[in-house]
Amino acid sequence: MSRSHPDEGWVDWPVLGEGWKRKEVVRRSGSSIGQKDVYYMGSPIFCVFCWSYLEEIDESVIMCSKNTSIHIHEYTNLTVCACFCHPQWIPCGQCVGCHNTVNCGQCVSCCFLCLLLILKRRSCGECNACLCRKDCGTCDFCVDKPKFGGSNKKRQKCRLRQCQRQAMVKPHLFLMNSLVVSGHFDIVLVLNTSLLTFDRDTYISSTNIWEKLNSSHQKEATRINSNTRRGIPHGKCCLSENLYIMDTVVCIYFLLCRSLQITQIFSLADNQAGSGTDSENQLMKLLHSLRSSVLPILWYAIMVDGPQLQLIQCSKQSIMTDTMVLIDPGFYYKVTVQKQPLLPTHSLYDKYPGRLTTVTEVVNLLLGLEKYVVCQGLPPREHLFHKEPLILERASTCDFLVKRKLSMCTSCRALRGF
DNA sequence: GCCAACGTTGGC
DNA sequence: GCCAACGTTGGC
Repeated sequence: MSRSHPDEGWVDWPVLGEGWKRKEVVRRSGSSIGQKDVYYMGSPIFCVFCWSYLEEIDESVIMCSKNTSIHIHEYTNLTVCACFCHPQWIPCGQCVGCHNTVNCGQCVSCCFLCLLLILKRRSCGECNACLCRKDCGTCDFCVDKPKFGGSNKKRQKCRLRQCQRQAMVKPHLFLMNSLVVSGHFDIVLVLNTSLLTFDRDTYISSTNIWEKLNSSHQKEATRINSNTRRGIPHGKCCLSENLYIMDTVVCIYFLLCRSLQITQIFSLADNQAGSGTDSENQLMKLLHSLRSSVLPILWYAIMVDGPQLQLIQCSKQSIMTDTMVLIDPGFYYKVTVQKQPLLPTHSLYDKYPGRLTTVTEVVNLLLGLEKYVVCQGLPPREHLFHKEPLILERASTCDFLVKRKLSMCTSCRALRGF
């Protein structure tokens, strides 16, 4: 990760809260050289994902990677950010969504809050115990109650009325540190890098999650629990351990769609079935099919203005993280890398149909994409002691995507003199 | 690690 | 303001 001088270029950014500052930095190294990063600096923020304070991270600078910027927006304002709907997932701090102060109850951030409530709740509201309204008057908790002549020391719910499915399990907080994703599975919980899978009909509770954990999972959950017990921040958890925050948001969508029958999160107001042309409706059908299908891991379909169907790789860990597939209403598609379209002559296009009309065709293309890596381009020139950002140079006919065993396309290679 | 005890808080 | 009971913690 490149850094500029820590004291330079900061501007006040009150949208994140009083005292917050923001600056933009162009990357000067790595394969994504020339890309712009946004950094924020401000007061400690409590992060519900990590159940700890984000502070003193990276020399007091909280990097606005796709991950932490979501933290910032979620838990300083607890409001909806339309940037969640943006294919790049990077809050700009300027758009309508970033300035919104009202929860819509439908977007990803709202649904995440809803999910937290679901995971935290102590009663399912459906079992016999939850439906029972009368205290037994004989259990130890009832006997403790003043109305039964007790001393009110225990202060607990009648044992017969305690939820059978959501009964208290010690490691509550670890749920906050677990992240819900969906990929090849119906429902997946991620505890750090370990996956726990559930059928879509499984009632998710702290009990059955706990039962699925192996001993090391349980140990880790207990450790997190222990660290958070008195609100002690556990260091750089956000950046070093929970690498799946970004993925979480996507997965919550799946989980909520399946459990709460929320069918749309992204704003599709201008593209509702019936309001557009037939071709737009067909594209919408493909979108719905893709969303109800199993896509290669953490590829996700969204609809944006145009109308245009976009497939994005949501995992920052993926080498395809800057790659998008764009499908127009005629089902013709193009692939872009770091917003640059592949040349129409790219060999990738020879291997797949010119139009992507079915889920199978889309999935095949995505699987095919994962066999490529991004061309490294030309090596940066020496810019030591030079303040201007380095811009990655490529051949004008750069392939952008090359086979994994190559690091550079033939055009860039030729330009380099190999 | 378990649990009695109790401070706290949301709902009425 | 009252009450039910949640969530935390100190003691064992």
